[in-house]
Amino acid sequence: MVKKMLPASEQGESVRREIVAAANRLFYHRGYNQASFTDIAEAAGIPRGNFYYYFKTKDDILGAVIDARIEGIRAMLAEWDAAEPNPRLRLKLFSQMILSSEKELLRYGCPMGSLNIELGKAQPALKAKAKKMFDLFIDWLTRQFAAMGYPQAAQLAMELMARAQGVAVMTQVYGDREFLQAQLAEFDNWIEALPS
Amino acid sequence: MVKKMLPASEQGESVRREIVAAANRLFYHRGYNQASFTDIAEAAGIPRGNFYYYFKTKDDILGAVIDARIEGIRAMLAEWDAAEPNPRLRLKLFSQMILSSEKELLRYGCPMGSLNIELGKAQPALKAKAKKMFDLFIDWLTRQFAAMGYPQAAQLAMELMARAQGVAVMTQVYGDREFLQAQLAEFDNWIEALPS
DNA sequence: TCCGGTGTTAGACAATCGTCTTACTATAGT
DNA sequence: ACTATAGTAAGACGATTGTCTAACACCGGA
Repeated sequence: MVKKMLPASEQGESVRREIVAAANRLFYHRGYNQASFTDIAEAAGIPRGNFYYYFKTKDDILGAVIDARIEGIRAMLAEWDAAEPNPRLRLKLFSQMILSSEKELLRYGCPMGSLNIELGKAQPALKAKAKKMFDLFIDWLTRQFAAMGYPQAAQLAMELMARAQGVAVMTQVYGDREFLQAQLAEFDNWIEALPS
Repeated sequence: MVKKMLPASEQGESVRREIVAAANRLFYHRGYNQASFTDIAEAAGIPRGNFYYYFKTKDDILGAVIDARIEGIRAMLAEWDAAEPNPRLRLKLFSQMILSSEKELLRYGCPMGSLNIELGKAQPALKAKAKKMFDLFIDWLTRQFAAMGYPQAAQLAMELMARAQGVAVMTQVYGDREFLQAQLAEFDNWIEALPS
């Protein structure tokens, strides 16, 4: 038997993170309601019975997954802010991010959009949490447009996100990577042509 | 006891139509996988056991639902074609249709888009059927743009549908009817400003 | 009037769902 | 070495899932 190296609390945290990571993948790939406790346990490599120690309900797991996603988005946006001071070029980082997740986008759609649509149908409490992922992007985009001097920055942000979501939907529906690439290229052109 | 007025075959067809109608509503409002046989039976007002006589599996019901939706779309597009010869004004009928379903759009998103996203995640066979709803619109939009003399009509149709889907997603995510109305107004302006 | 097919109905069926209890092991602090 | 605690593991629980069977009612045609 190999001794466990971590202190008890850290060990528990690492298992917890594995559960969240596995659930995150499965909620994205199958949808929240179609990913079962058993699926997550198998993917995380822990027995089903061990779940209840970390999460009381499936909703709690989703809460933790959304928190993790929010933290990831926050970190990514902060990284963009740190790496690029020019708001116009920051918007290009946004479109590059979409392109870099092309493969998963084709199969599973946008992880934020698809989750919100699913939860919005009949689970309003959970959807309210999921919406916060969008808020982060909308706020960030608004800040970039505001920095470029646009008075209607918030509206522009909504329009841009709508465009991205629409491209994501059509990309998944038609499994068309060329459409995705063409739309993102056009999007980059639009950014460069933005006045001011 | 009141005698049944319909010949046997017609009576069966009417029950079948009720099942499909109830399933159609529920698949839209709750999602395909979250709408159970029991739910549909209750909504249709028939006992659960009666299902098997009309449909062998749940997938069969979805197939019938999609067929019904396709038929509805086909009829609507034919109606538009008959009512309005000008392709530019036909596109306005498209945007009016979206606006007229505002209330359901806010709660449940686009019935085509949300279904395709759900099925695309892990039910490829069913998604292939659901995609055909999109094909109808894409083909129709392509014909309108072609009639207006655009050489890239198919590409324009995809872009327009992407825009509509994006607006639908953001409208549901933020429950924002004003955003929907503003986007559709802007869309109408865009149609009028289209060259040629 | 009986018959055969069309349609109805209740409920059984195994499988799976999310939840929860219980007993167990390992470890850290004293 | 003993104990409290953190974490592991197996499996029971009732509810619900989609599927299916078998007995039933009805009705038009012979």
